[in-house]
Amino acid sequence: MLTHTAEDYLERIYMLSLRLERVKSSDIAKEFGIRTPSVISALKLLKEKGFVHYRKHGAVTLSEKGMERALDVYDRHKTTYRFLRFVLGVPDGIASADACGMEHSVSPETADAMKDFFSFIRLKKDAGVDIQGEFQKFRKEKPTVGKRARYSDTDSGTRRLSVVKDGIRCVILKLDGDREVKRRLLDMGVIPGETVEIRNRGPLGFPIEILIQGYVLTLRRDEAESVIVREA
Amino acid sequence: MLTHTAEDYLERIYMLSLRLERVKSSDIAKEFGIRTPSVISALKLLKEKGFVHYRKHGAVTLSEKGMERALDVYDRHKTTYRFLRFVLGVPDGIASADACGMEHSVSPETADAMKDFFSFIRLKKDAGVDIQGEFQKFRKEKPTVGKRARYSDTDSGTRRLSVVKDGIRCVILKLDGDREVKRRLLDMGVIPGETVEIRNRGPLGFPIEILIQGYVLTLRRDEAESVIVREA
DNA sequence: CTATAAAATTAGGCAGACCTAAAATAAGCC
DNA sequence: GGCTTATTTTAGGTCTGCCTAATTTTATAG
Repeated sequence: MLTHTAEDYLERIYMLSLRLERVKSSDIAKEFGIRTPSVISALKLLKEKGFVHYRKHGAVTLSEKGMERALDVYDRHKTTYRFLRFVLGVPDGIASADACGMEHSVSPETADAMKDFFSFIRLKKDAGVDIQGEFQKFRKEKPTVGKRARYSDTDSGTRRLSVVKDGIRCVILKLDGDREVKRRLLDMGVIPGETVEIRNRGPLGFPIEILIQGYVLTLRRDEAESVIVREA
Repeated sequence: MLTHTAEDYLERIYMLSLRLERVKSSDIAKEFGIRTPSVISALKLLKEKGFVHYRKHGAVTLSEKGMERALDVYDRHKTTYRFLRFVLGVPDGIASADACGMEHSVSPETADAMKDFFSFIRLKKDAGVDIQGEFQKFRKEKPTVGKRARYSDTDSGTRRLSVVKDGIRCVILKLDGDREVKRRLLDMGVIPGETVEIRNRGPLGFPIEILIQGYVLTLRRDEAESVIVREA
């Protein structure tokens, strides 16, 4: 319904209104580092859509609808920023910049999960387990991470991951099968060129637990069947 | 240098190339749910800029430069997706959609931090501490979170946070002072309407540790000075 | 090998988000 | 109050990213 840019305008108007008596178009322009005419035309659109009140040469204010939206975006910004900064330990400036972009894509579900993660961490801390602190310490001590292998094509011993035995390291050659399954696999990082290894499996042989890029995933039989691999 | 959309095209071309012999413009269109002419013009631009190889009625392939960028975006996508899905426990479809938007804003620093967080969690798990599992359990047991108070203006007993005593709950009324300081405070969620409480402080009185929206932050003296509050 | 169907491309249009240059309005000063 | 200066707005332009409709090219069937 609203573009990212429009959301940004609302958010900024809100933030400016917290520290300025009257928010003028030029304030917004300064804030974004763009020219006033650009702001004016953006404001016209926002006014047409009922998100702001604005008269020629007057101050900009958010309508009820605009305020609601601004608070919503701002909440996601804040949550994302805090998460990056205090959970992941990303430096201030970078966290801020990343949050500016990410806020528009963060769903309420994700934002809630982040908030809950704070509470969780806090609870643990009160119980004497400092997850944040331990993570930061961990990062300091283990600064390097391996790089991903590149795709390479040979066809000796190709088979489906569903028939590979546990503990055998394989290179993923190709994905196959249902579109939706492929999307999931690709999302999880099950992609050609990566190395996988079956780590464990359910009592009936499936689901299998695979180790990929240092991370453990669980695959159902149909998913494992659409992964074509070769022994590494 | 490249727009988000252009990055999306490169990423999609890469993903399609993993499962399709020849990637045609119509495949891309189908993937994005847009019309072929739109794809054609996007491809022309990408070709001009040297990111793809493409001839009329032919297949699309990524150039070296294009492949590099595609892998880069894809890596951020994957990392973000995994993080949302497996650390925060966001449902599959939502995690996927969020990651699609967030990938363009995630800096290398943030991506690295997320990757390290995986390793960290895995290390802890091997040591018998299942952070993920505990977090999910925590979420199930504690489903509700309080809402944020709205801004309200009265001027009885307003003062700066820097002079407030420990353990007194205050409502933030306004921010004041240096632009950069304000930005940081706003980013952290120190905004009008929120309730704060000083929890602890350094040996010299500063920095102070405040509790805000269930989260603990540390503020330096200058930061505390630009926060104007009223006792709640 | 031609007729027809399907797919890809060109042409042209529209909205968003920015710009510069020029005109209109508001503010400050004697 | 009138004049200069600063600010704001209008006018008009560009580029991206999508669209539809028309055209061209390729594929398919008889």
